[in-house]
Amino acid sequence: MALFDCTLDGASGNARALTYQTAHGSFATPMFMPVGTHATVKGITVEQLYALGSQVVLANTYHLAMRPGADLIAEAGGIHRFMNYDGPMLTDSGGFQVFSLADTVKLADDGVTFQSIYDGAKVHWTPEENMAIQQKIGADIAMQLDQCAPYPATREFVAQAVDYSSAWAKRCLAAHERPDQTLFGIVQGGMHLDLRLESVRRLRAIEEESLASGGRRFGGFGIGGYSVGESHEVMFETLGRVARALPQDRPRYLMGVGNPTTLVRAIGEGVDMFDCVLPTRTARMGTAFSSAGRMNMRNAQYARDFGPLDPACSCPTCRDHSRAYVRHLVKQNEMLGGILLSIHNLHFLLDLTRRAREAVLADAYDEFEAAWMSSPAAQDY
RNA sequence: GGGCGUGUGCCCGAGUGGUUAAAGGGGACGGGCUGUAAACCCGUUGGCUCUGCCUACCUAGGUUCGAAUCCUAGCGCGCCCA
Repeated sequence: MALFDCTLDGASGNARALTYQTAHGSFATPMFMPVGTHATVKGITVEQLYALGSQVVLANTYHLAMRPGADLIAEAGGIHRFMNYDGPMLTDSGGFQVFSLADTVKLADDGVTFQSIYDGAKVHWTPEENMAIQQKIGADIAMQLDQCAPYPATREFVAQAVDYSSAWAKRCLAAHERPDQTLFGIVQGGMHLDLRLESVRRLRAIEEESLASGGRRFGGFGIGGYSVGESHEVMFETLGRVARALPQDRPRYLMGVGNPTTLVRAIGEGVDMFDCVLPTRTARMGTAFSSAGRMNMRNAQYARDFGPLDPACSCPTCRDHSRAYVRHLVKQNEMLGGILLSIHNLHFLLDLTRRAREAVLADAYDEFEAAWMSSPAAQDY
């Protein structure tokens, strides 16, 4: 396979199974990507990531650009060498952080100006500068700079976010040159189907124009601006139409979703990739995912429960440790509690998407989704 | 034996006449977490027949309209003297 080739291994209804080639190996979808904002999946070593079958790790441009700085990472030999991780990586552009962290964001056609949360310094990013930073960091997949509209937001605000995101998509694509890295465009448009479809149309037009002038194409497409506070039902009113409006021959990445039920349903709508802090963050805060639903391991009911977190789970935590022990660690604020739960929760989502892929390859995704939806866990997420 | 100090809710600890069922921690119990400023944040934590009442700041008694707060005695603890 050539670099960034994407093959369709199977389909079942709208659900797909892809294989995608990067400079650090291929990955197979549907797939969940653990989030490693600061060049680390909190509490998890790279050896553990390999053992879990994690395929792509996410890092964050905003945070890494502030600390330790893109130049330092480039000096270290790139993000992979820096963190001694050999698999595919993706950097989010930091667009989400710019709009969620700063209270003084100034938007202009040439980019965004915001205050760094690290030292209060005023930072100005043009799309080109953002691309330069991501190319220095050197993940296998870069994301375009975009504007993620909050929810609820006025239609005018969302429409403007589409305008900026589209304009920046064009400039990011033109500025992106690194041959061993690909760039994903990002769809915005909030909960408005027409704005969403317009956003998709513009991305495709930008790509056509780029190709016509000898430029590059997008390696895949992010679907941003969902799971920002809307109900699941509101999200699914438009998600499927949006996903299927995107090119069939490349990955569709629903950004920020890691809720098991949402993930299962989104795969059924044609989404291929996901990332979310939910499994690792909730793990550090004491929550375990399980086939029976969420478990708050702080709860007294687990104090003398010497069985595994999830009897149906094959992860190292469930193999070696009891609910009572994990609860003890969590209650004592021992760091191992968050680590063991992170391993378990990551395994839960990685395993869920692996089984989803098997179901797609067997052309039995409907059955898989129906089975999940009727399971005791489904309503709990 | 004497002197000085001290005794607060599960624990530590603030409060030295009224706005105190009693600050603040901790613990316990529960909830939240969705492109990670998060090993974090938010509740509850005397009882009841619950828009009010009862019980409560070592014990007993007293002063006062009113006491966790002042007085007396006792008990416990700490330090010092003999």
